[in-house]
Amino acid sequence: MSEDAFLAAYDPDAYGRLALTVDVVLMGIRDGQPAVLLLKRAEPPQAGLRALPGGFVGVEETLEAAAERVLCDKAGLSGFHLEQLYTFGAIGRDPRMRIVSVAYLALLPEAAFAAAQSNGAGLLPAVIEVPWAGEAGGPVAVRAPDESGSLRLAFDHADILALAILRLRGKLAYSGVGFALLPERFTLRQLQAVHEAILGTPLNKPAFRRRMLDRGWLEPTGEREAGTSFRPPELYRFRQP
Amino acid sequence: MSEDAFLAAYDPDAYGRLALTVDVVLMGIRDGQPAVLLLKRAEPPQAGLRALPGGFVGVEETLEAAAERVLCDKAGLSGFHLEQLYTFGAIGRDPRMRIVSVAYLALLPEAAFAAAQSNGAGLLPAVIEVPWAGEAGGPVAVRAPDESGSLRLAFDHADILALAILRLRGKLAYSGVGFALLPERFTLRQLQAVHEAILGTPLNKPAFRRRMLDRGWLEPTGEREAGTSFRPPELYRFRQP
DNA sequence: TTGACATAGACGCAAACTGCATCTTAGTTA
DNA sequence: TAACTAAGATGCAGTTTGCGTCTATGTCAA
Repeated sequence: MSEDAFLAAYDPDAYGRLALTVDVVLMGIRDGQPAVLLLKRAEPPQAGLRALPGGFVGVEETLEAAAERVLCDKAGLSGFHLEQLYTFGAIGRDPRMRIVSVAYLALLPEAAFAAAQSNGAGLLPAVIEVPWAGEAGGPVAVRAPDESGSLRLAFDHADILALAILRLRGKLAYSGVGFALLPERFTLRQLQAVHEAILGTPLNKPAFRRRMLDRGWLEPTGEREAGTSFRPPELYRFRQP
Repeated sequence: MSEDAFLAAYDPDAYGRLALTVDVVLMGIRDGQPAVLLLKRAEPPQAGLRALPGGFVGVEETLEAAAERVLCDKAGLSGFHLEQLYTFGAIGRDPRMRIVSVAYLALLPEAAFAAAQSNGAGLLPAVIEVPWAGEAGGPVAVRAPDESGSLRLAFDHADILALAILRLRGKLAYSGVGFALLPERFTLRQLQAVHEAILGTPLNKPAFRRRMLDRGWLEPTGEREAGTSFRPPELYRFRQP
């Protein structure tokens, strides 16, 4: 049957139902490591496990709008970097019903990441530990700050997190995505710390400075960071190229 | 309302309905340019316009399986490179109803690209003309081979095509994706032609040879291409690293 | 049989990029 | 005012890349 013939005769009730949701990875940097905000599941299935905040996609709502709504409802935030990651549609990924989920990645500067924890929706920070180098890929571990054991994630949310790291690492070199994790004005050292956290590897300072300054994305503000007990670093601004 | 409470009380009939489809970009190289296989829409809406082949996602079917099904039903092919591109969910993208579509990219070697045209499902080849350099992005034009005017694409399928080109260009340098457009055994010149077609720019021959050979992906077969009227080039095989 | 021809494939060099050790600068603090 | 600390600059060597050119190896026609 052609797609058109199918659609003309489309009777939703004649078919099993399929639900569409968005899951949002709320990512930030904490203690020099990538971190994510998770909810502790209160009810079965997978009660007690950590899960990404998510929500159903409304019939009159775009995917992006649904992700923004989750960001707003669960974290009390809006206006931050939000990009689509991937769509997960394995059959048994949610035991309750067939749920296809579009994963989004939100990038939060440190202040927003901290603010989201106190906005009352119960978001808890967890550090992402990436056991592989470069863009090799594979499972990632998640643990609560100041605890040793790793947390278990509900459903296929560990896969979503791994993909978020993979995507970030890949885009870091050629896109301005790293700036989304920094406040409006920042020092080169802060920028380097963000890159090191995402890549999971230390970087060479002079080479990093040179690369960033040569790229033309950085606009010196003329101001310097206050409150240091040493030579105060220049503050830069991200200038969309 | 929490996600769980929502789900517990979930009554599909109480909400408007939302359909999930896959659309597949069947891409190949034709005359040194990226090309795609399209269907000519027979019925309204957008009758006469070209559209990507697609289909509804079954309730007991993964997204990947749905894309493979489309590849098989519409092109009579299977076993080729297939990757998820992006999920399109704008409100008015299909005038009939709310349809969210997961776009997939299939890469076909020249022989498979040609075979798909004669498999009876009415797929017509069209050349993709990319008016922007690098990964700038923007709309792309599509025209039938040996015709001058450009074809109009149905729905948001032009956006999907543009994204396919963008994704391919981005992945070409660091992944083995280019080999999916070549037969099992190929010459370095053929490989270079594929890269040039995707990138839309000529490449330097010695530099390209060096890069490819140094990467360790190429295994010499010891055989040489027959039927040339000049020095026969060595045939290589792609060796997954 | 042999020389023209066309493309494969190798070589050499210069420019650009990257990593790295080290040096200088500009603040605070004792 | 001298010690201290991190910012920021400099110089150099190893690597990668672009590119012109040279050699190799097949076919084909005289």
